[in-house]
Amino acid sequence: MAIQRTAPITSCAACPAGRAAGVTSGGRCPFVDRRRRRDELVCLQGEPAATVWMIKRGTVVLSRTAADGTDRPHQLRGPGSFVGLEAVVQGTYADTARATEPSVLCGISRLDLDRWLGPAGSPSRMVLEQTLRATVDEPVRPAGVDGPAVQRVARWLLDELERAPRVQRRVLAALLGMTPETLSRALARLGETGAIEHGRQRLAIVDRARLEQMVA
Amino acid sequence: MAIQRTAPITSCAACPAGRAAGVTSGGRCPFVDRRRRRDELVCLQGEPAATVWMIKRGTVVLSRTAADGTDRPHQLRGPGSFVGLEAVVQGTYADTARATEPSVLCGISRLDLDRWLGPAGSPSRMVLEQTLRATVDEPVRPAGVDGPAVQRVARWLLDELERAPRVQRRVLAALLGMTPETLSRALARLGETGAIEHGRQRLAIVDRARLEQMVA
DNA sequence: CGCCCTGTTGACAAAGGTCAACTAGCGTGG
DNA sequence: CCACGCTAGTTGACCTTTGTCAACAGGGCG
Repeated sequence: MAIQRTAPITSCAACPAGRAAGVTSGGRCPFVDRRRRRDELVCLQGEPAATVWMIKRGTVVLSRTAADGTDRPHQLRGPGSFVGLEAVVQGTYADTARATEPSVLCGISRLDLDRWLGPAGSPSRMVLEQTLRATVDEPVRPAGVDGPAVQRVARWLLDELERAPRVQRRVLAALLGMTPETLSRALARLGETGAIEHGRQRLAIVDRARLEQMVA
Repeated sequence: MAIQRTAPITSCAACPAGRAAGVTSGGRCPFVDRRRRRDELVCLQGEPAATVWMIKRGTVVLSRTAADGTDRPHQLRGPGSFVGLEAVVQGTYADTARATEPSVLCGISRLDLDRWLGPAGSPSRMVLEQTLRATVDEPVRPAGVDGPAVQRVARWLLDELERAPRVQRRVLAALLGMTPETLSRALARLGETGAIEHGRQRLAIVDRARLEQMVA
């Protein structure tokens, strides 16, 4: 499952969008490739939602500005996920999205997507729209707050590190719903046990079994 | 927006599902009404996902069993939302769902839904399925942990109380990502300021303006 | 070479979790 | 109909965890 989520989509024939567009039987996919460098912007919260993307390769971090004006990362998206899909039900982007590593996204204009999705009142579109509406209305849920910081960090490392091996500490801390200081301390403890290696730049699992003990 | 979410769906002509099924032009909706009493089960995590529901009236609380075996409520769903939609992409229910008040749900069997949604490879279905897959994979995010307990409670009361006026304290506490004790203390403080009235049974906003001050 | 940014470490304070005792409300059974 | 006992909720005392503030350090870049 975790592997599935990480696996890049390398061809249109292997891409859900490509297949739905019928590229395997001579169709043409309405999505076009766009590349993003590390930390490059994909879309900006509040801007008119002109384009919707599907991630083919890489990872994108979604963030939303909180009440105090700060921008809080709250979710990571990988290959197969859409970015900006809320365009189907509302006019502006709900989140700011940024690539965490060199990424390939397939973009489609809102209007083209609208056309491509088929008639507005169809059952599958209705279900999609209701689902999107529900998630857009739902307040942002910062992070999985469950158990002490060390465990949360360990779990994230096990589940998600390969998706985003080079996230900034401040971003990771926000994703985990803690401060950079607390994250730093948690990493230090995990390092002491020999489960991971971490320099300022590096962050790697060296003893997966030991790390798994920490989450139990 | 908050009002929208609370408004019950009183007729098939006003129901997204009914409209998609074309009841306004003589069509027949494949969903059928089912009632649930307060606290009655809708579906059980891990069971084969035989039926999918759309909420027409009332509120449903979703919960998932945590690593330690306890069952943790994590989300509230209201009219227009689906329950058990993960059936489209996986065989078992991801969450346990329970009505928090007398509710009306429209149910459809998984197979009928599959048929009703139209051809499996269509664009809108693909987008729906990818969206569902992403949310199913995503770990549960307990609650909006943002600011001190009193503020979180105040915000919830303002935004959601009308959706679920009679939730149990333990459930509400879990939704807010805190213990029942902390919730109780927060309610006590809000009561002292005169913003709300709360007995063991009752929970009501008496001074909305004052409550809004508390979240700022 | 030095500056700047990001991350790390330390000391302290405060919020919230935990454990325990207590109470209100409700259903049950005599 | 009343007493009893159960469960959910409340309140208090204490303690752990995490956030906050501040000082410091490594690495990259001008």
